[in-house]
Amino acid sequence: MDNVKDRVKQIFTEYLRINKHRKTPERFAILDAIYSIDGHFDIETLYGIMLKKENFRVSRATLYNTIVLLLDAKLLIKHAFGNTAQYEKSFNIETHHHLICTTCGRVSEFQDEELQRDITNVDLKKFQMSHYSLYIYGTCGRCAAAARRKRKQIQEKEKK
Amino acid sequence: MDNVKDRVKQIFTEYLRINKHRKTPERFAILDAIYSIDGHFDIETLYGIMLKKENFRVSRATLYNTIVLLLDAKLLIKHAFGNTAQYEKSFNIETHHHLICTTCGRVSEFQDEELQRDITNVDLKKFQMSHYSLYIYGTCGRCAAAARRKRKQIQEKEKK
DNA sequence: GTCAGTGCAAACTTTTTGCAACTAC
DNA sequence: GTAGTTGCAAAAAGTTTGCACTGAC
Repeated sequence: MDNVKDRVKQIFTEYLRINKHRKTPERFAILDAIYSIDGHFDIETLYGIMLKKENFRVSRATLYNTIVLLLDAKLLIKHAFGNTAQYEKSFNIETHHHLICTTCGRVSEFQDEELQRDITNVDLKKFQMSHYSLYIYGTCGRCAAAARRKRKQIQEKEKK
Repeated sequence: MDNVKDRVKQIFTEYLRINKHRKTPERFAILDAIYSIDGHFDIETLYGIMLKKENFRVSRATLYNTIVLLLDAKLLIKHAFGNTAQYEKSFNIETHHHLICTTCGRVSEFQDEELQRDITNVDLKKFQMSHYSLYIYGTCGRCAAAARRKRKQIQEKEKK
């Protein structure tokens, strides 16, 4: 499925042409790196991946610069859970929703086509939707189980 | 409708009691300030409001500390659009959804009970939802109109 | 009286910016 | 050749932390 990488490269090239930006090797290396990552990543992670996997050294400043372009080109989505901005490739990716555990902080994803349809079909009057993010906060199964165990322990202690 | 402020004060008092935290004047002043703000705010704005409106001087550190408690007590919701964390009172507030214009950055809100029902009824297996945030990105009516005007101008220039 | 909580300043983290060097065009 | 880009380092912005002092209990 590497034609995804080819497709996004095409789209980005076109975007750069139209907006009169230069086609620098840094930009394409960053795009390529991003499209080899599954799921979310922050700048620091991307920086590390570029170094290791792509064997391409770019400065953080260039990462930030390029990310602005990719966001604008709709090839990247920016999330904002936690303190650091999280990014995620967006081309050819199924829209998914996020579950964020407020206890352990873990973020997982789920898909629900019906929900997706409900959201994209909402009447927003003059507002033109380009994309959306749904974050559901709560307690994940693991943390709920841990909390139950803890409660049980306390109860048993009180019995003694 | 100032019984909202009284109610949240009660809830917070109870929360502090159960969790063995002290009932300091700072904490209640912050709670009061937050519940006089409509819509979103960040720490800096809250800091300013405390100074002016409530005439109560607290350090930023205390704001951050107290906000953790209020989040835990479910009296406050944390949002994350833009760079800075945004907060919003949550008690007795209708769940609403957010429209974020990617051109001008303005954030507006809308309600849709059916959509709200659709989201809260999704089957999340073992995950227990406490609340959710829906952010819809796109172009607001104003910016779309501005873009149309601009496009028209360019076209007319090309005719000459 | 004790210790949680506060204010302050320093530290830390993430992101932005200014500037000299570089290179795509 | 030149203007857009890059890398670096410094600065800015937002948040956290350490510590001495204060005040809720």
